[in-house]
Amino acid sequence: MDDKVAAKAEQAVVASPRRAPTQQRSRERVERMLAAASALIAEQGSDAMRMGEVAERAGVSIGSLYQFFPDKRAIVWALAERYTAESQACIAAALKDVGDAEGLSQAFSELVDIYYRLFLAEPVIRDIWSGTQADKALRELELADSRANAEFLVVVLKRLRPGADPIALETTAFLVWQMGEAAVRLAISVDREEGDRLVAAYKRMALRELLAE
Amino acid sequence: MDDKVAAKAEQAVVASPRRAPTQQRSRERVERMLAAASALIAEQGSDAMRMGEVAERAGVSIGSLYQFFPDKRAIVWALAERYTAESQACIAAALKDVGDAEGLSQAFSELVDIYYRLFLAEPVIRDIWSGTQADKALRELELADSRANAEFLVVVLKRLRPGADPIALETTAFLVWQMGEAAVRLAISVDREEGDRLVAAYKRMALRELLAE
DNA sequence: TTGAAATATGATAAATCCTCACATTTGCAA
DNA sequence: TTGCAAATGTGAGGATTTATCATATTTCAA
Repeated sequence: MDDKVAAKAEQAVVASPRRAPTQQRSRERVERMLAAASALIAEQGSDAMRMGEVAERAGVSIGSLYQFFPDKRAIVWALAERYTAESQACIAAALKDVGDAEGLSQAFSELVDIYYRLFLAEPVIRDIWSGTQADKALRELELADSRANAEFLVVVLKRLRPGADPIALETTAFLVWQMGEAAVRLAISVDREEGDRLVAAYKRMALRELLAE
Repeated sequence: MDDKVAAKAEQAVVASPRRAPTQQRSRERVERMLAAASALIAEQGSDAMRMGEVAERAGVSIGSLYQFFPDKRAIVWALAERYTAESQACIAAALKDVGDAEGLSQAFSELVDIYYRLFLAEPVIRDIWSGTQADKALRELELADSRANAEFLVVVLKRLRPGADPIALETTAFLVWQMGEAAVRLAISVDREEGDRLVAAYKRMALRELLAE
């Protein structure tokens, strides 16, 4: 009984594959599993996604699913990880050559728009990052991702404001980034018109903070 | 099969008690159920909370639990609703007599501190609002709460900036409020020192937006 | 007192996650 | 080619948990 509580409290944060697929055959099957999961999440949400359905749609047995994913959350996590990897590359590219305030405004505004549109268009992304707070592993992934993205911003800020306190810049960048995620999540949960206004207001607010001081 | 999907998609947003407790006896029992649930959430989180445990700890049968709560989420929702009612009163009081920019700075800063400390100290509140995004009913409750709180801010803002566009003020207040929730949630999920910095940065950022323009 | 409404109970139906013992396939060294 | 160990595949069933429902008991007003 105590063991049970302890085990739940522990809750392995990173659900690594029970076994890495080494053969071509299994790599393809794992892809099918992820594709099936993605489709089901798009249709019904990750909460309603059933392991049996994933297996069936992927054309594998339920046992095979658990061969490569230790539990249900691990599947969602695997999808989430792919998205973060993609988006980080995109963000790094967008901020790479920013040299002045004008450039930052431009790049930042575009990034926010991209993020907003992505959330509007992709039910899977929306669903995955909705459950974020409830799942420890996802929360950690998101925090790490957010820190990494903030770091790109810090690089730019240090260039634009060489005299500023580095810790203050870190804090600002991290906060601005997280608020961007919050703003976009909020924006997609209200009607489109209000959502647009909220995103625009966030941009103003964030840029004022990034450029001022 | 289609019915099943449709039913899940519907997902009653507000889980009202299956039956309102009218007699003294049952009102007391419902209180005990909520108290038990609260204790269990504090100990293990609402996800690990088991209906059987709630019933046992409240000294009632599982059937009685379902007499007054249609499902598990309804219990969490009931607790959440109490907290929002309390906090709204608190916020209204704090903003009631704000007459100038200085007063707003003061009151706003205090409110944020209170909110931050509340989240640091109360595991139940933390847990409930963590799962917010995953549960439709909770998300709606939070949105409604946030709008109501933003409204108090709007009243103050209209007083301070009579010429401003009302819709812009609404948008600003709503956004600022939601970002405050996001900032506090972020702050409690990192170490205390960084959390304090983040909250302070949020205050600066929010006040700049509320007062400027 | 009495009957209807409210409340209480807990065995059990139903849904779902995940395991495990065993079967099959693959790749490679002899 | 052959043999074998490692990788992979399978699905019935164990385990857990939510929620229901037929039935029993209590309350209260007429």
